[in-house]
Amino acid sequence: MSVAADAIMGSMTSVPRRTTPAAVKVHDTILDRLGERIVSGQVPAGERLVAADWGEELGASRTAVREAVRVLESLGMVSVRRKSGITIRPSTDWMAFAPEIVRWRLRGAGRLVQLHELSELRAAVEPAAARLAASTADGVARAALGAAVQDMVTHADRANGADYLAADVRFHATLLRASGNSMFAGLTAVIEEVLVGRTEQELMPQTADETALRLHQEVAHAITRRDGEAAARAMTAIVDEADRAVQSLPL
Amino acid sequence: MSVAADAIMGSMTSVPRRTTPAAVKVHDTILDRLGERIVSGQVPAGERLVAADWGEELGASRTAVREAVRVLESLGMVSVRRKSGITIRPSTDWMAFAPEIVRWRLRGAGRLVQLHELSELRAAVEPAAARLAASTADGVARAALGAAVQDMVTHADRANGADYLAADVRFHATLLRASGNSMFAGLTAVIEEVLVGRTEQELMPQTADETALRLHQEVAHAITRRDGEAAARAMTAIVDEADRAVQSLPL
DNA sequence: TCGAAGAATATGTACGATGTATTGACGAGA
DNA sequence: TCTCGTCAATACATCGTACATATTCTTCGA
Repeated sequence: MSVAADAIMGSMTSVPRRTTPAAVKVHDTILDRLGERIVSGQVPAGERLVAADWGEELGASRTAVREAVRVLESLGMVSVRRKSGITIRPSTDWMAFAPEIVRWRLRGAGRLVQLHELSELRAAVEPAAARLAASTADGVARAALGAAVQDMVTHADRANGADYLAADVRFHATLLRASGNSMFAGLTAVIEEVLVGRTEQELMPQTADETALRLHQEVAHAITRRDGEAAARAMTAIVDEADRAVQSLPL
Repeated sequence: MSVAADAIMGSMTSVPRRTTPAAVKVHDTILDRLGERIVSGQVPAGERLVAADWGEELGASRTAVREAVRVLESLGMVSVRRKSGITIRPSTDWMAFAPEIVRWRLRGAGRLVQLHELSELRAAVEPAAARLAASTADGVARAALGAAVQDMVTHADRANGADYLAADVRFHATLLRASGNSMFAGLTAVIEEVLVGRTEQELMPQTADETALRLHQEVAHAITRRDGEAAARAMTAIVDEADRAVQSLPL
């Protein structure tokens, strides 16, 4: 790989060091490459590897590789032991709700399975969060919810665009936080991944679905009038509809 | 293996006491100290710190601090910018599901709040997992569920003991995995925390509640006969009862 | 007063050196 | 032949140093 070779050359010669891409940090790049590789199954569970190999292959220093491996370890994807090296752990041990892992799974062959599983998770969590939000949301949160819905309506003619997506993400993120439960709020990043992934998979129509918009408004209104059951019902309908879109995909 | 499960294995006679994993590695020690400090609020959100200070204070090199900070960053607890240093992010951005964060919260003053939030999460997730398991669980999983219930019955006279707790944990863990959804399965460790924590808080009676045992059996039976709705109903009753116990605690 | 150039600073990255736990080979003894 | 202890090799663990780079702060000039 020429990039790696270039990086190695650059580090050997003192003056012309390779200029790294501005916004991207090396350890983030390493982490991303390694994570994607493990999730995709290119490195099977139980495989034992040596950190130095990764560093050499990717043209990065031990420092960068170590930092990436440390994160992979905290994600439960690898275990590190002296002398033995780095062992890939079975996928059942992974922190499946970590945004990074979700993103990697959405990027690979298992993306439809991941989307479906995320839908099932949403179906369980989001109605419950809506029910809680109806009793705990303060004025600021209610206003934010309404504003997010309004933005969705505004950009309804480009439902597959970035503005609509941003409003949709803001709606669900606001609601999860408004539930007052930090566990639910912690799912924000994961929910965001599925919404972004859905748009990237081109599952969104050009024009927003009337029913979907109405349901979002219904959730916001129900929370405003503190009707938890109605909020949960409408949210259930939202995630059910989203799951149907995923289900319609060809496996 | 999770901390909770390990503790269960280690002690059969008394309530397992979760100890701080003897972090033999410096960066694990740093991570643990920093994480606990942030979660406890000793370093408030928005605070800007310098990595070198932490290193000097804890007597560790910059390398070790960097690795710990990298993990904290992946947990959403801090953001790192050049020159600006390390900024503590608001708790709403944290990955509340990370075992580390749950452990830190259970260790500090927010222990009871954390337990209550875990109950709310269970109420949302476990009935859904039971419904899924009814249609996807294979023979092995069904047998494991039945065996776990049987163990609970066997140790019903010591419902506040380690054996009953272990069977209870095994029941819920098996069910979550049997759902066939890796996101639900990934919540196993977190669910374990609340079960162990409930016993530690001495919320369990000496003799197991008749109703609770019957409900667990009902879940297992419903899953065996593929009755998803009945399984979800019974599981809802289980978590509702568990939540009442937590609610009774003084905040 | 304002803006641009430069200094200061904290993180980003690389690498060498040394410590150390773990492994696996090897050989002695039963 | 088998078992067990010893020892060398290995790969991570940690520290320290050096330099790059981005961001902020300061200073100075128009």
